Amino acid sequence: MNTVLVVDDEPQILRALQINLHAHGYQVVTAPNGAAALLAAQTHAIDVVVLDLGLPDMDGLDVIAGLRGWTEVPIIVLSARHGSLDVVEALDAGADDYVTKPFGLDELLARLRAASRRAGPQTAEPLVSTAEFTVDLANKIVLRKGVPVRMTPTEWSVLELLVRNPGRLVSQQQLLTAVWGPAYAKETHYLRVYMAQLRRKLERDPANPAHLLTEAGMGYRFQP
Amino acid sequence: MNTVLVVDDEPQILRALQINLHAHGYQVVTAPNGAAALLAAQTHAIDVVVLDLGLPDMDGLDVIAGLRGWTEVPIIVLSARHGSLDVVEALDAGADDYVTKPFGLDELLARLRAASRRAGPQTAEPLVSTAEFTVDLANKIVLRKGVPVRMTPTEWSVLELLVRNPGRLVSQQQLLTAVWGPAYAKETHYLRVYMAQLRRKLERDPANPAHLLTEAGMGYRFQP
DNA sequence: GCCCGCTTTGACGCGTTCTTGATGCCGGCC
DNA sequence: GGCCGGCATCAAGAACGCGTCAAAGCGGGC
Repeated sequence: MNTVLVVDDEPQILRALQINLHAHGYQVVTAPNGAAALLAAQTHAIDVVVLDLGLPDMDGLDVIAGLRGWTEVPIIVLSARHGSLDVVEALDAGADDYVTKPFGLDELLARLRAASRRAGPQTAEPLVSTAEFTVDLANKIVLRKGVPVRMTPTEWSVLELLVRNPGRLVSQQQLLTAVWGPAYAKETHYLRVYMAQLRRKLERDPANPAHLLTEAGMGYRFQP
Repeated sequence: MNTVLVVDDEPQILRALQINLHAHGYQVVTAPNGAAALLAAQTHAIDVVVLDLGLPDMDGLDVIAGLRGWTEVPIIVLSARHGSLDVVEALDAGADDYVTKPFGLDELLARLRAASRRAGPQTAEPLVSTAEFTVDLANKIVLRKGVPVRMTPTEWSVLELLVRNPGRLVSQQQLLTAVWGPAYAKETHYLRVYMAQLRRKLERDPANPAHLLTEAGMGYRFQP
């Protein structure tokens, strides 16, 4: 139920943590370097990351940044360095906690519990449904009446942003900057084309949308 | 903007933290013991708690429990005790982080940032109501007796500015410059047209407005 | 090198929204 | 009482935003 990604370059520590964490009820995924960590985070459903900063292939801060680019999974940093600067840098890069070696296993377990307790309740339902279609945010799948609907990358980006803000008005600028970048903030025409596309694929009556609504002059709204 | 409750029984530390945190942009509320801390947490809008475990009147763990009974505000524990057991107990009692003395101010600030970053996105959404209608500022929705009312962009801009200043007089210039731009600061006619429009949409008796009031020669006022 | 799917761009019709002018009302002031 | 400034209301043309269709770039896979 609770999956931990452990990133450390020393095989013994990796093994020790794997055994101990598993003994305490965690599923453990391991990675010996930064690249493997970033890959593992995308291919597994990770609940919390334990990250050693001293990796051979890349700076630990870059690993944090790489994760924070797309996920808010809790990150607990392990480090042999006690300096205040190291702590500050790691936390500001997006880490949630910083533990200096040597540390007691009890303490790490407690910090793991604290981290997953915070993240636990937020378990945002990665599945949004309407009477007509269902969007699986985690797996990037859209079903219409149970039938999968293919989405192009751009279509998906637009749809995702709308669906992640159910009932809320999403301004045109928000959509354009999020999907195409700040330079396209005024290319509202793009939105019309893609909203039409999404409606054709998802709405029962594309000309009279029930869920992908236009707020003239303001933006668009997803109505669950 | 960000209010910190600092709990410590040593006046010097309290003072030092107050000064330093305030210098870094935090509002600081202090409490010298556990009872005062629990009281302060209820009477102030606290965003994060910094709690020394060594209090004269009650066990720090009980303070944590007392807070966790009704709030999920982040708690950062300060302690002179390095023992693993202390860390485990505090975290399992509901603390979010555990820092051992002596600690660098930089580190505390970084942990404060990390804590409020996690809690930050929960932005309570503002919702303004009158007997006649309700304005949902976050979602840009206006309800009149539960029925959504469509607003044009300009109508919404005017309404938003008024509603964000409930009971306060908003001058014509303020409205004009905010909605149409500084060049239109004297086009008071625009205001009359749009106030009439808003009243027609929102007031029970548009000719005798109860909430969107005119202050002749000065501006307009939203009365909740 | 070619094909195919995706993205970008253009053109058009339509409905809505903004702007502007005209008119009448009210209260204060001379 | 008459004048005047500020306000409310109504109406109409202009400007804008939206949806739609279609065709032209663009890039990756084969």
